[in-house]
Amino acid sequence: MAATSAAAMAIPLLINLLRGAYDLASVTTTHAKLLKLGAASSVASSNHLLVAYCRCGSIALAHHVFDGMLDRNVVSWTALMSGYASAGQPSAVFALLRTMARSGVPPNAFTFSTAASACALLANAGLGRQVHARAEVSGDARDNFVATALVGMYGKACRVGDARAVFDAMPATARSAVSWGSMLSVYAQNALGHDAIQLFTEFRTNGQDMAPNHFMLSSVVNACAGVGRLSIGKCVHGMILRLGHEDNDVIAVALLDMYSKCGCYEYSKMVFDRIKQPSVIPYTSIIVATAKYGLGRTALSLFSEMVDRGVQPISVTLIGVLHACSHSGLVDAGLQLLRSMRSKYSVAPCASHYTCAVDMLGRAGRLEAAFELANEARVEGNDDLMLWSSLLSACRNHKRLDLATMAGEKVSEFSTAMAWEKVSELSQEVAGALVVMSNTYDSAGQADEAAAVRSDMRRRGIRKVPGCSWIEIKDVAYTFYVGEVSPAGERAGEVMLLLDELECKMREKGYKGRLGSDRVFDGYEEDGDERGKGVMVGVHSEMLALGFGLLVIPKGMGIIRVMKNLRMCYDCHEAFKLISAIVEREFVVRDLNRFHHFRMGSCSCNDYW
DNA sequence: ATAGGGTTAG
Repeated sequence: MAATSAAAMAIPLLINLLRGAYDLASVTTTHAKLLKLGAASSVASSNHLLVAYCRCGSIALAHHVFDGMLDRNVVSWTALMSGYASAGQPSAVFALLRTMARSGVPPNAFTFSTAASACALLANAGLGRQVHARAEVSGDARDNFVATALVGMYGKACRVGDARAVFDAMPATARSAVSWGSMLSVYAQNALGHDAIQLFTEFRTNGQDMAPNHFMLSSVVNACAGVGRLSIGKCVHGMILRLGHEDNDVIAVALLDMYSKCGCYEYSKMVFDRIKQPSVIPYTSIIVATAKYGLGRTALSLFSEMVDRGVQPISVTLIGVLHACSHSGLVDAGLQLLRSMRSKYSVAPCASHYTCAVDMLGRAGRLEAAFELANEARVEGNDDLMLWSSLLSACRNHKRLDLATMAGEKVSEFSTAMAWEKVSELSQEVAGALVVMSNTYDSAGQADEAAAVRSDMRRRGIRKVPGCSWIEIKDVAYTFYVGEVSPAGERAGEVMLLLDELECKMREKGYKGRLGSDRVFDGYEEDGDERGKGVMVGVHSEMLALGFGLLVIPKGMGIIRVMKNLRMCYDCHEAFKLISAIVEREFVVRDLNRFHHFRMGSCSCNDYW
């Protein structure tokens, strides 16, 4: 009798121990004690055990407990599913869902949100839709957790519209900070930075005075980075400081990345230097930043500092270092790294590393070596395309029609099997390569061949996304397309006059390029005629954005920052250098993959890009 | 007792 009552008193204590257990040893010890007391088999204790095993990452033992249960309720099923989802085995979740349905235990909101997040892990919108439909039927879709999980699920499956529809269907009062954050990250992760920033503004006005949490803040910073909105980014940085989130490492990395993508390497470095024990991710991020600024030596010293501190590099880190070597002409250091990365850092070189190295040799004009390496790489599938198209660009820049033709043929093999009806990263890569091919023929004096490539592109409906450039003025982004001055509004006329005037002064300084009209088909921007009668025919978007910036940003306001969605064009690069000397101002251009800082007639890239 | 967000790449 006495023993039994002692046991009855011990059980709640043991359950409490399970609740706080994060290591396997204490869970198994407690499990043994419960068994001795004969108290391990009730649904409640079994569920506690199951959850505790999952928490310690021991999904096998959790499943063992589950198998031994005579009775299982919805908690047992859901807890095990959740265990599998966090163990990165989403498929097991669906197997359990099916057996659960057969066993007659109805799912609840917990089950649906777990199932939705498993679909998110798989990025499978088809399965996700089924889960969504069943939750609608049961009424659980109205649950805030379920709706939030569905938003995230559609987002991970790239169904941004569906995600927004779920978000919009939630009653405004039901939206938690997590719901807002989830929607925000859907935009940020799907490269819709402008929408993310817009939603953040909405949150601040309609969010019922909820304070943004660190998840939300890192997503907004990420969005600012993506679209280069420095002033908003700085403003969010201010909020981060006020709310005391500056020591959060994820936030720090987001800020670091934002400053680096907005043309402020020094700020990036300051944020990095405040991180106490930088892991591989901050190191990788700062190394990638140095690469964009052509600071190859700095990249190498950061890399060795990292290794000396015992931080193990990962694949992306090495891509960053190679990229830095490439942009700084540190060819031998880069090649050495490529050759030794497997043995020294246990990272096997993949297609991206080879592409970087081929690009590096190509830039340096070592085209034969680049070809050899490309052939040696033997990478497969679509990664191959990047390799050859980067080589093709290098051949064009070094005016090697013979080698360009060989690389061009490799690229063409892809273009035949391509689905052109939808714009993808891949189709853009091929389209870009064909444009380069056409121009290579042109500059080699083979106008007919060049025209053939272009008419072939037209016939097959292959087109590049239009190039555009934007500039942020007082928190508003103004986007320009080739030949269209209209975003400048009532100052359009002044922009045109200013550019004319600058062109005259540039001619006096020996500028041979073309600002507009009969410029060559450079492929980076389409002809302006189909976007309405461009008032400045052929003038590139970066030039229009610069002209507008020169007019509206007074000289004392410092650097003019222009963003472009594609690579900066060679003629514009020359022109920007001259203009920086003529007007005695500094410009930073953020291109598709790096920065150019123009000052006193020259560029930070030293024309090596 | 079971559930929902965030960072590095070309």
